[in-house]
Amino acid sequence: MIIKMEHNLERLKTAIKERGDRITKPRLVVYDFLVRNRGHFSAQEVFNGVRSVLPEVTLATVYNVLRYLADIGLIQEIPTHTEVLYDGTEPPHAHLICVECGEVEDLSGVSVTQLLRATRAKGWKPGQNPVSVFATCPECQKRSGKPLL
Amino acid sequence: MIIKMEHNLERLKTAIKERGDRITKPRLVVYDFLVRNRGHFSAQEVFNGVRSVLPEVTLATVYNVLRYLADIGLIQEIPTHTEVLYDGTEPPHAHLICVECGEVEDLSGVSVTQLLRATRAKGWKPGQNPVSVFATCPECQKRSGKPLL
DNA sequence: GTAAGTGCAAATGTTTTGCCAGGTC
DNA sequence: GACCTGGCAAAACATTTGCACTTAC
Repeated sequence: MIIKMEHNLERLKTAIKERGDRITKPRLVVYDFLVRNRGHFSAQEVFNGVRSVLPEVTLATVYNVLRYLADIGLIQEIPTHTEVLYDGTEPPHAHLICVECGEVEDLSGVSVTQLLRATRAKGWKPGQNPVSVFATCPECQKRSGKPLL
Repeated sequence: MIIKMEHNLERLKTAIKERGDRITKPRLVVYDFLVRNRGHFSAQEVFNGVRSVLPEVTLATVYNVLRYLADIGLIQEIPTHTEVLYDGTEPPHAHLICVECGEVEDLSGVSVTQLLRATRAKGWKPGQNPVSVFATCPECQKRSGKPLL
């Protein structure tokens, strides 16, 4: 299987080389998946999406690669109540996370710079899209308190 | 062991009765622990703190009670990368969460109303302290990339 | 060639669930 | 007395780890 080389992947390759690490298929494929399918995915979902391209990859490797990509700042980790989601989109924005069903939506158009400034003022170093708002989504409100299943 | 009845507990009792639920020792003790020790605790920490007061309580019950208290809106759940923390403090504020060590700090003095307004405008219903900023804390920056242990 | 990184399976740790007994109303 | 909850043990689930093998450099 030939992996398409696009500018996104070049960005990843550059970052990997800068650190003196190795360019591997799982790293390329996982990153490509996240950048191409703009959205928020669990490790399992990334695994499913990536298996069609690279069948021998394992879930553990996907976890390793996701953490690696987050460490070097190319993707964003979004903890929810039940699992951690991963986001490969670029511009800084807040995430809306449903506390009941775990649905994640982007909250663009609201400035988070004030929060980030205060964060930095306290000596903390924010990641890429570090702001999350935990709330109940419209669908779950309709179900008004009834459990998911 | 006699449980001290303070105004905080009255608030909980009222909320429980309003829903037609039952006032039980675990509910009182867990809530009291969170309100008295202002801070962010894991279920395990709440369990440890509560066992001295109510030794027969189990971890599973603590989990059930914590979820119950979060459901009725008296405490706030804070998902981190490794576990969910619980916060019983009152005024609305953002949480600073370290993506490396999991440390949680309050970020007061920054308005989150803009974010909350946008959240509500999209039809989402925010909880008590729903805003989290994921960043690296000063201590972990000092360790500069070295893993925790 | 050499060490980083993968693949695999098994372990870990948090959170949930089922079921019976006990406590609340 | 009825039934909601707690207690207990076991399950379920996401995530991590150890080790041998592969592969990028």
